[in-house]
Amino acid sequence: MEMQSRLLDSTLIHFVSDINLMDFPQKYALGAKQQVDDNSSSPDNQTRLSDSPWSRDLEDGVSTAQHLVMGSPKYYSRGAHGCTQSKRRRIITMVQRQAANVRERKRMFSLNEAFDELRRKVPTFAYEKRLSRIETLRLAKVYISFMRDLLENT
DNA sequence: TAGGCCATCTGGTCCT
DNA sequence: AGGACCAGATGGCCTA
Repeated sequence: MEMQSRLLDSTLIHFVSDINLMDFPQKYALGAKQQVDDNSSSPDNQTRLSDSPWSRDLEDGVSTAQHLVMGSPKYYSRGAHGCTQSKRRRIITMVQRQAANVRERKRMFSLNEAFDELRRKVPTFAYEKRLSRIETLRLAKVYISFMRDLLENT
């Protein structure tokens, strides 16, 4: 049992090293700086993620929108220039547009939370900065293949 | 300064 | 009708 976990540990280290060389060239292999861990309070990450971006809009954005909608401005869904009407034209108010923006920010926020969760699951090895989203996906893919191979060969 | 990454806005489409 | 999801556009920040 302990033997197995030790084996797994060392294999993982090799795995991460391999990934390091394969997918993340010298850019991340420098190792001089401390890794920006997802759990740590990376200013970059934290400010971005915990800023509750939508609350801002709920507070001032919508109120501005409400202000703007007093004049009954309408958004036409096609061609911002609003001249030609397509059959599926959807008319929305400023308030609705603002609300949609807030929902979209919430959606992207939860997407980023999921990415952060995934970052914590895949092994990283002294990268100097946090994995980008595309790097996270690629690493996760390789990691899953690696683990599957490991299971099949034991 | 160019390129990568990301947040945000926006309109289109699909689904309930 | 309205929300969820998606993709394109845009602008800001950071790094080599």
